[in-house]
Amino acid sequence: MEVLSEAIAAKGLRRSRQRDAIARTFFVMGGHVPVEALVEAVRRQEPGVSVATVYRTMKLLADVGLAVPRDFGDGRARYEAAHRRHAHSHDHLVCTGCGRIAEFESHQIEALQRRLARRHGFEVERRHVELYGRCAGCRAAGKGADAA
Amino acid sequence: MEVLSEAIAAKGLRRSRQRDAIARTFFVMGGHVPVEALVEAVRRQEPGVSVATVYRTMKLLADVGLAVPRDFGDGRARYEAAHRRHAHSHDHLVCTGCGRIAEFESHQIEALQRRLARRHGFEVERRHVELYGRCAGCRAAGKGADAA
DNA sequence: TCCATATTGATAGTGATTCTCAATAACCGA
DNA sequence: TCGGTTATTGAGAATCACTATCAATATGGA
Repeated sequence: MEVLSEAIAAKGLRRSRQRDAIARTFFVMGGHVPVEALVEAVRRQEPGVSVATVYRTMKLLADVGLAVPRDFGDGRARYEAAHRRHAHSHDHLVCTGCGRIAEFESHQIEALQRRLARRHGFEVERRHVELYGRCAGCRAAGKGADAA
Repeated sequence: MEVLSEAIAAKGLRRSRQRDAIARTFFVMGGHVPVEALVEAVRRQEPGVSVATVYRTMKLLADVGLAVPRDFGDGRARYEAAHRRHAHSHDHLVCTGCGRIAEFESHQIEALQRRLARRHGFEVERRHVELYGRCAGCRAAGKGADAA
């Protein structure tokens, strides 16, 4: 939150009740927050907040580096707090049954990818890695390969 | 194209001038074709084809396994012919400067991912891997990290 | 050729996100 | 503390890509 104030000040922007509420709620929620869910949560604190403001604020947090946009292919934007756990990027496992998300990190994979990219002349700036599959629970529940 | 006829027949579906034109055009175009571009190209052959039909046909090709949907995060769907090059999945390098796309494949990376997924109880069904960065050309052109 | 029905095209509808713009509220200085 | 400049907000319209609807049409087998 302090980083946010500083970033806002540094850009000649202003704080606001809404902005604070959105950021605070977002960081408290944790995980991979769909904007829609964030709107709902924020409104429990600040009833009038509009979706536009939430979208705007999350984009701001992303610009400042405090949030990372995630896209799990279901058509709605999610954000994840940037400080969580590792300094480096981590990849995601998305359960196609229950939607549960697990994270993992592998310097080895990253190194391999970087190397292969270089071989094609590319310098990697951003990675987008998700593996979709069934978590243990859903497999145990006997849900077929396509949801029951 | 033969595979397509068979698949269509096997499903009790019918061929049509539009379907043929769309499939043929798609395979001729090659690469990672945005639906929008495909519509344009097809209409040079069959002027009246509607976007709905193109979307429907591409979904059909995907169902049948002849096309693979790709999502490069720019909000429009692309399809890639499934037969191209490798039998297995390949990953993509997307240049943030010129949009050029390179492909690479690494059994080692796939194996590592599968192993890490298992460690979290996941069984991988589908992978979604793109690396965004600058290709050699764009870096040489001195375009800064954010397009000039 | 005829018919049952798969397919199509035009368009309305969706769902998520962004834009517009007048009203409001933050910050800064006096 | 008060004011003024101007960033921010909220409501709803607008976009954008894609899907559903449905009457008209075309396909493939009998």
